[in-house]
Amino acid sequence: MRFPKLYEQLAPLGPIPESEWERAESLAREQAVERKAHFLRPGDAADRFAVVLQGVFRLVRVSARGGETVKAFRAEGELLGAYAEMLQRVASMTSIEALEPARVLVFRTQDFQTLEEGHACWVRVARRVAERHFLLKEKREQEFLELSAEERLDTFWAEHPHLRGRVPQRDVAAYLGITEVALSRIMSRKRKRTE
Amino acid sequence: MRFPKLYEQLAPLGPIPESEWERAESLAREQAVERKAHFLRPGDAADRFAVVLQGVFRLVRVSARGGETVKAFRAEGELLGAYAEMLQRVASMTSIEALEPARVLVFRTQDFQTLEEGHACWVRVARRVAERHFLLKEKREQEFLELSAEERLDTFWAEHPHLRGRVPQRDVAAYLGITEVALSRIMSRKRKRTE
DNA sequence: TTGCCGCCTTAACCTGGGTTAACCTCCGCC
DNA sequence: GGCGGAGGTTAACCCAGGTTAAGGCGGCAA
Repeated sequence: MRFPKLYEQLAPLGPIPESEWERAESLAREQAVERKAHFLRPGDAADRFAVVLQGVFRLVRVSARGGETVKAFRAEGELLGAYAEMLQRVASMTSIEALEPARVLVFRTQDFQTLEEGHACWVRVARRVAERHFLLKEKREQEFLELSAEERLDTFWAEHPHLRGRVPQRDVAAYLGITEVALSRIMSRKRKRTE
Repeated sequence: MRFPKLYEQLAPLGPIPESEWERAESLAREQAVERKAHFLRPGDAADRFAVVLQGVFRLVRVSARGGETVKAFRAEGELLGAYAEMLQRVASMTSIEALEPARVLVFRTQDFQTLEEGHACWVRVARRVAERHFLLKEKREQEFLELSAEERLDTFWAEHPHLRGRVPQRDVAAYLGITEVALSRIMSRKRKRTE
């Protein structure tokens, strides 16, 4: 087991025989990503994904009208990639940027497809990945529908305590769907209330 | 082919042999749902799903604090079910209610699992379903992050023209994440602007 | 040291949407 | 025919968050 982070991420998704782990590891390539460098930028082919070994990334969707929205943050052990674009086989509309010096374990989607053809366990993994992505998004939809910005902020920190101090506030704000000014205001409101 | 709606929904997800269609149809049960009656209510086991043959449904998430949010509408040919709860094998937190007299084609998830064990084509279908659900939610997330309520309204009608006149305004408002009052205001604003 | 830059905060002002409540209209039912 | 309820509209008022603009502050480079 050369990459515990990989194991940690994929093992809960179903049993994978030892020999398949080895095949997978042989296809992976370790890569360093400097702070502020991109794993993927808009326009790139969405033909690879990765597991984060070290560091934090932000996934930014760049819209046609120039707006930027933060879709997610990804830290150690999590999957990194423009998943929607991969599924649709279109160029990436997502920018994936390291917020810290980072290391990732890269797979080409093409290689993963080979894995799938070789053993059914990878098909199950792919399905579980799809299902988990769905569950995450549904949760987020629910939050937008029924929580205020302040409640979304609380939820965010409750669920991502490991991001404390590692992501700039402006990005948290963009993730919550508000401006950095509004976030600052909310925080000072909270401060006042609890003193 | 007894159920064209079923075919229409599943065929694009991958090739399915004739014999498997027959097995699937033999497991399905047609069911009528009256207007305002429920296909599923919160607390029910999420152990079945359906394809809509006729009518429109609304999927409402009932939260712990009593709030109601509209997650989606489903019309002819679309899949009906508490998908997130099915995946997690928990009781439904979703209420699925017919807005018109309706007919659906019901499957028990357990039976579908049998199909999956019998032929790999159903595994592919299940995966594509997961992926499509994800894409839909990601789209919606994007809309909340970067569009105003008015823009979300325009998008909604552009993408669901077949729901015109079939869903009450208050439900459209709840789907957009605003109140019916705000929706009414937005509409009169638009009216004024274009006259 | 100075000056600049990146990140955050604060304040002033504006706007969109929430809340409440009154009212309208259609429709079905007695 | 009258009544009541469901669904929609409008108005008044309030507040959260957007926008703009002016600092504050720590770090880094010249």
